[in-house]
Amino acid sequence: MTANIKLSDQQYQLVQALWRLGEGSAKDVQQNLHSMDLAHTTVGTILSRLEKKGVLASETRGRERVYRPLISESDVKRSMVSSLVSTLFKGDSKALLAHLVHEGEIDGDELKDIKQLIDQGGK
Amino acid sequence: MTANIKLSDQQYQLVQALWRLGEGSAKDVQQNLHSMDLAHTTVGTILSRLEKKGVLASETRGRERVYRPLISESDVKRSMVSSLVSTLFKGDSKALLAHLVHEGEIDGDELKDIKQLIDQGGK
DNA sequence: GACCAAAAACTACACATGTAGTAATAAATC
DNA sequence: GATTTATTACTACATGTGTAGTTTTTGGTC
Repeated sequence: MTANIKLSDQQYQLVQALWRLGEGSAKDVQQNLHSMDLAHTTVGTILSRLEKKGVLASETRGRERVYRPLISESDVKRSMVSSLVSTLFKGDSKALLAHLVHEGEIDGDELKDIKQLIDQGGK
Repeated sequence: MTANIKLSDQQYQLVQALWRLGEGSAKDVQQNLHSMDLAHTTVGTILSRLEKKGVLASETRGRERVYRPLISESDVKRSMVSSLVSTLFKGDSKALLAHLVHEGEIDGDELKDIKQLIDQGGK
């Protein structure tokens, strides 16, 4: 199974840009950040740290270094959600679901929709 | 609304002990930690940092300092879940639910159970 | 009141992260 | 080939966290 990856908010944004792009240089990533304004050097720093952590790989191409994610977005999501569930809900996903419902984040109709999707074997 | 609280795993464990206890000294907290083995001085350090952060309050009683949580467990859960949802799912809770379903964490029957609870207006 | 033991306060240090400036490098252009 | 410029690599510094030792305080005991 995939190791337990945990990314900070910022880190996630950057890697997400790479998921969108497939691959890209620091410049590419920086320009692909919607609501975040970081110096390009900052982006470079974060990228190289993520590489050291094994989240990204890179390759020098011309005068730029092109980064590419080594893990998929769904792996990271799975890993981060599961880690939260384990901390907050003793590992019980249903408890998280119940929480969403109690907090009014999800209502009955929405649940029905989702349930329908499952029943239909819909992906 | 409650500020955006985010606790690390360890921090959460310690505060959780205080939620269980209502209030308690570093010693109490340390003894109330199930699967964690920290020096009592470490527990003290974390507790006093959490106080500085506004998560706990304390009061000197006799020769000990008694801590008490300033925020409720459900506030922290709400805040941390919502922050994860916002990072991973663009703020869309249903997307988290869908994720749980896709990952096989939740199956149709469980969804039905939950839905029933809602329909019954059950809390 | 002197001494002992328990607890907290203070200090310490390593590592991760947020953030970015400065130095080095290498490609493009004249 | 010298100069400009884009891009990265290196360095830096503040803050948060994990972790705990050392020092100080203070309540209990003889």
